[in-house]
Amino acid sequence: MGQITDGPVPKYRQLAEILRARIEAGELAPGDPIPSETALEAEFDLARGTIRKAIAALREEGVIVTTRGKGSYVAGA
Amino acid sequence: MGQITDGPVPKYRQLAEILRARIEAGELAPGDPIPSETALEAEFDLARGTIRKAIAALREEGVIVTTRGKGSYVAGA
DNA sequence: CTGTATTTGTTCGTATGTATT
DNA sequence: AAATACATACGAACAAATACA
Repeated sequence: MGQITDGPVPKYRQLAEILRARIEAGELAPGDPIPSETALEAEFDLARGTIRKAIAALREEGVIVTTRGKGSYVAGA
Repeated sequence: MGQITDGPVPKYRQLAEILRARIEAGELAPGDPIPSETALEAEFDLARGTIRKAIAALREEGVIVTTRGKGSYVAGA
């Protein structure tokens, strides 16, 4: 489940890959909300900064869009 | 400009001198905020730890005051 | 309309590991 | 061996935008 492991691959990269996989698998469709930072903290037992780094990476790739006070959403809606 | 160079003088000392110079020149007046650690990272292309070491030196000299969650400010406001 | 709660944004504090000098 | 420097990661406080009762 929360398959983030210690090792050579940074946790924030692992999380970014997991989220991307969920999107590419269609689990999260365009326009759908990404779980909040707090929810992801709980699900993966990671610090908020680590969560935010993963989300920032996906945002820079154009995979998601983030709005302050609202949340992040799968791009392409 | 105030460029950090590789050499015998540690980068954190070079940065501390640059910041002190800005303050003594009046570029940064008492009460003014010092650029954030993130901003200084970008400006000088240094790791955060190096930035913090420079700031810590100025703080110990009483040149600046730092508050968590807010930032560092030129002392003497 | 008025607060309160949620959510993202930004900042500093601390610790660990690795590599280089 | 020791100091320097980078990257990663967790924690905490402060701030602002949005949502909601």
